[in-house]
Amino acid sequence: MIAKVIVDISNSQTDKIFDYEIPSNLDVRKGARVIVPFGPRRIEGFCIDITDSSDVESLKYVEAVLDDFICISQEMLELMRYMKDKFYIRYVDSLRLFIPSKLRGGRVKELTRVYLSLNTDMSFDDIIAQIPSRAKSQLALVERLKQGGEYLTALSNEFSSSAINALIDKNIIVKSSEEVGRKPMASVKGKSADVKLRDAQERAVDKIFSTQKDVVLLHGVTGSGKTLVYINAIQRALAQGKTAIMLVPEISLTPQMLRNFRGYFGDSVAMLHSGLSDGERFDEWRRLLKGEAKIAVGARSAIFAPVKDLGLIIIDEEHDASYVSESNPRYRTVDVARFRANFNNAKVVLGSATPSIESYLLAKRGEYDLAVMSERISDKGMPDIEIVNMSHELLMGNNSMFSSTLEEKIIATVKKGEQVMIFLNRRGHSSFVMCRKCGYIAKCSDCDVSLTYHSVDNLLKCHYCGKRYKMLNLCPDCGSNNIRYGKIGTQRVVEEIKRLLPDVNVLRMDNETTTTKDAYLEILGKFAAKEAQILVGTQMIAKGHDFPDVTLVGILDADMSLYHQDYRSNERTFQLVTQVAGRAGRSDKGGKVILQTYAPNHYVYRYASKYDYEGFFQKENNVRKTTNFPPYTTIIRVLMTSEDEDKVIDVAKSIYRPLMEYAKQNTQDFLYIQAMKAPLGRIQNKYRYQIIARIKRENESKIIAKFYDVIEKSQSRGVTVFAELNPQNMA
DNA sequence: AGCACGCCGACT
DNA sequence: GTCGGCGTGCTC
Repeated sequence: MIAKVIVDISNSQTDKIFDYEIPSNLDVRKGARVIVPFGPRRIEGFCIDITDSSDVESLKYVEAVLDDFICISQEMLELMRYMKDKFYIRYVDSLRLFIPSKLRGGRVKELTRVYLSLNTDMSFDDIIAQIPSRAKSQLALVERLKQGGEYLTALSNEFSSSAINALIDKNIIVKSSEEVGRKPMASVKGKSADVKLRDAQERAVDKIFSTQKDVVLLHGVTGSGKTLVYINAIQRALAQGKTAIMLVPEISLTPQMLRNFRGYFGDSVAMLHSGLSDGERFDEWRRLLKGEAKIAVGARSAIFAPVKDLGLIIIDEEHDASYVSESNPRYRTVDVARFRANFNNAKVVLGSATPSIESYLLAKRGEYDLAVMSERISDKGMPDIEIVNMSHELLMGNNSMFSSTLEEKIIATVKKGEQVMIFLNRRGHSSFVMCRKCGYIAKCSDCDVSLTYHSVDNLLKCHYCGKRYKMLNLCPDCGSNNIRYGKIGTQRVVEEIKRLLPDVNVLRMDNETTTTKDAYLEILGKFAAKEAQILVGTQMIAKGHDFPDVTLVGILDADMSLYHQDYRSNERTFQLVTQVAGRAGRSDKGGKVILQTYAPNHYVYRYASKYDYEGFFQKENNVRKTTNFPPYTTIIRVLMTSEDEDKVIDVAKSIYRPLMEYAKQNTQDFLYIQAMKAPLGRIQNKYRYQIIARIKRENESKIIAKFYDVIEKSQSRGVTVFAELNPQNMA
């Protein structure tokens, strides 16, 4: 028999199927990991199929089978092929996503727990007789085990190893080992309240199980009780003998959230989060594979959980950017989820208070089913959002980063003993250029996106088409010379607050203060414990838990994301404002949100301040349609990087030329194609060039295939090339 | 990814 | 004359 093997080397040249003869003494099965001779060395590989013939003449033999279980199921083998076609991912890279890293690079030793019990072949009197009279400790141990066997770990606290070993040597105590899973946070016990659903929640769950579509978009406003819907739906799936996967953005995998799930589902939950050690991750994976755990909870990669009989996949906060993998194997979680759902005849639930434009459009078009929960569980409405026009503040002579309203409110809130969150929007590295008097923002005449100021050459540049403009000295609209292009950091905000309220404790949270996950939790913990009254942070603080004492939220510089050079800026800003606003007034004290902007009339703020998602969607959807941006078109970006600038340019040319030729022959499909230096032209000593195309959707798969084909052919040493669709970040 | 094969500069 | 530089190519 012949084994079809994918070798565990991630390289486009080796990513093909190699044939090996299976020796008669080896039980090689489909989906097993194997050791095969490869050139002059031996390496690990995955047997993805077994056939009885091969086109290759002199075959080598499979040398060994690695594990005593099948680690890649038929479903995952098919998913691997799907991912190759859909995302142009190498076979190995998919397979690596499917298994815990601990498996690779050798056999895994599983954690075993040693169990000690008395030898039942001996009578208790015989045992006593064998114990020397002065061995008090051995006697006590024997008496103890008479009540029943115990784990070595428990006994070793009370008894010395010499006593234990002496009895084992005399064959009085027998040792057995049992394989255990290290259960992360096993000690936490959550509440297991009865799940009582309100009507809207009940309807949502019913829709999930009655829909004919494979995806249900659950649009539930903040506080409408989506979590309870998820839990109830999972319970129903389990009751049908199925399993479930629940995905959350990495940042919301907090201990509280995990505890919550453990409370409802106990040991049938396997947690897959980034805080796990390799060993723990492997154990959780193994529990899912064996069917000991039936629910996988985790961030993006948990979509590959090795569960069988999948009944339900929940993607919470579906609009979150973390569901699109931005590096190495690039894949879209929803696509993988739908593949798995279709394979298992399961359902996908996409939950969000602010769905992405793309998802909501699909729901409107009937591709997804839609479930809506528009009421909050508590009777309190959403906190009031007050928009403050910062241009007015400037006219009034207020030059600080806080409007007078916000300043007053901060002081008053602190006085009342309540808490404040100050949200600072700082995304990306570059800064836009605006007039502080009238709010004018410099935009590209061709692309309708804001321009970025480059101090090196004192120019304004468009990151979509590369067009350059002279730096502005006067505002073209109102003639003011009050042009601003700076950016402020959390540090400066904290200083400003210290000046205002010298005695108040302020916590700060941004990329610099949270280099580790622990630091992130520590800061939130301190704030929850009221060790500080004010928390200043970037988008990190937008998500997360309830702080019941927060009654004021200030949003500084909301515009920074609104005018970021990205077609998704409006959508992101709307999501952000809604999310941040949700931090205020979680208790009956109510809450207030102050949103500072230089563009108070922008539709994003108009709709966001009224919590009008539907209105925002209609407007934004129209904008996308008329300006030909996704989801009405697809943006393809090819990024090429190298330490050698001449080499990148050569590669860029060799890719751009045939694509340009192709675009000329298919002008009806192309809205745009251009090669240019990347916005961040050099990072970590590597030069970056890019090709950007905007194409119509009708023939996109054909065009995308063409792109990948050209890229594949122009592989060159020392230059990395990759393509992205609708990139989240254009830098 | 490795590791071999293969064609040009400074050394026992 | 050769030891070794790493450029290209193959691995069932």
